Amino acid sequence: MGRGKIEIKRIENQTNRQVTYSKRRNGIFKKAQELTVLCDAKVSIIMFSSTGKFHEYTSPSITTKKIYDQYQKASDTDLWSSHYERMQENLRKLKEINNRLSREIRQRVGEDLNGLSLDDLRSIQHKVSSSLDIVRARKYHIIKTQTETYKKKVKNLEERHGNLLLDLRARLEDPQYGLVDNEGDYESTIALTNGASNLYAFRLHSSHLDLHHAGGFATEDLRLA
Amino acid sequence: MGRGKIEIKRIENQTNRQVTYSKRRNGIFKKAQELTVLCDAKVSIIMFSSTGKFHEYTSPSITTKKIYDQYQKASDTDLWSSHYERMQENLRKLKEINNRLSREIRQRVGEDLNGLSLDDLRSIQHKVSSSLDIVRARKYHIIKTQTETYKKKVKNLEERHGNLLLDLRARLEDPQYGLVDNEGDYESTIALTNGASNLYAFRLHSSHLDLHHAGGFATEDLRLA
DNA sequence: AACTATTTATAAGA
DNA sequence: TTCTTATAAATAGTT
Repeated sequence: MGRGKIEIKRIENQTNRQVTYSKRRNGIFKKAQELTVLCDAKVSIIMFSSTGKFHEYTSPSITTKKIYDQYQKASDTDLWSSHYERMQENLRKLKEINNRLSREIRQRVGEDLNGLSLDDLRSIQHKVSSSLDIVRARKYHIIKTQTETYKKKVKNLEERHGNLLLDLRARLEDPQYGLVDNEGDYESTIALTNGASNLYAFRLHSSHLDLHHAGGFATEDLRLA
Repeated sequence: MGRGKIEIKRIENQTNRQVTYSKRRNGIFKKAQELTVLCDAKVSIIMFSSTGKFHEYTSPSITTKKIYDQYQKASDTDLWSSHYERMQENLRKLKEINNRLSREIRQRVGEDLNGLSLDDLRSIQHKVSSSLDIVRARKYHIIKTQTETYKKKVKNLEERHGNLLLDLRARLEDPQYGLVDNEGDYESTIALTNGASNLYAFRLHSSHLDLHHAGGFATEDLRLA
């Protein structure tokens, strides 16, 4: 259909080929659209030109995806099987690993020991026992570190409060501050001495806390031995 | 193109529609084939008639799957996502379970304890410790069962051999068997007494084995305590 | 992208 | 479905 008949073979002239592709592509898409309307059909056309350009037609009543789902059912082929394969392999491996891990845990927890021989049990006991040692050691380490940290903190506080107390006494006794001379300031002086007492009390309290903590952790330590 | 012009709208007559579908489908497929050859293009056409019948054309240079792989790249859509979804969900879940199991194992084994608090460590120690108790108990059970079985077996053997020995002595002393009278049978009589000694020796040996086993397991029992 | 001579597709009928 | 054929539609070559 044209000024002359043409042989159906590859058009070597690149430009002509491209033009013909464009014209005929539109022709096909138009016919696909007509078919869709006239015959109530569902059509999906996907094409790539020799230069790789992509064009598609899909009946308005459907999507490319739906067409493809239907295609798979109709042609009984699984287009994504190769895509599935890797996933399925992954899935299989994960399941296997899961099973292995589950079994190990169950044995370590102490479930599912019924089928095991004496040697198996010895091996498991040994493993669990070493794990217990490691966990104990780690706990001990943490406790020791924490105890030392607390001790240092308390010691530091004691020092600071001791210094404050000394400083306060020095101020109370030193006439330079005029505290003893000033009767009107008596109450505040009392307040200050009370404050010092409070601080000292706090120091004692901290000390007590310290003992309490140290005692608590010492008990832990004993339990760890 | 035909005897008369037709309007592009659904053909209501079911037969006509089917006929037109068939004719035009062939027309489109032919044009697709021509386009493929003339323009060196890759074409995939999938269509379903209003009655659900499926037909396709695919350029010989390609497969439907490849077309759709290219299609996905070109149109940036994921046609199989819905197919993957369940699998991916599965995969995700399995991975999560795996991670959880791995973490539990690592903690139970004693690896990966660094980030854990004292309470966490106590909890783990407690768990591992109970597991150890269970494994020990199970081992003890097995050992006890096995020891008792061995004891019974040995006791049974002792009885049987004791009876044999008694039986043999009775035969040697009882003239009913005429063994003492028959000088020609002297050698065989010696052989029999030797046999009895051997049996007795075996009994002793079994007894020794018994002690050996019992001792061995007793050691185990002590270790279990 | 438009034109148009000609080929091709196809509607209607058998 | 397939064949026929008059006619509509598509398009090759040209502008």
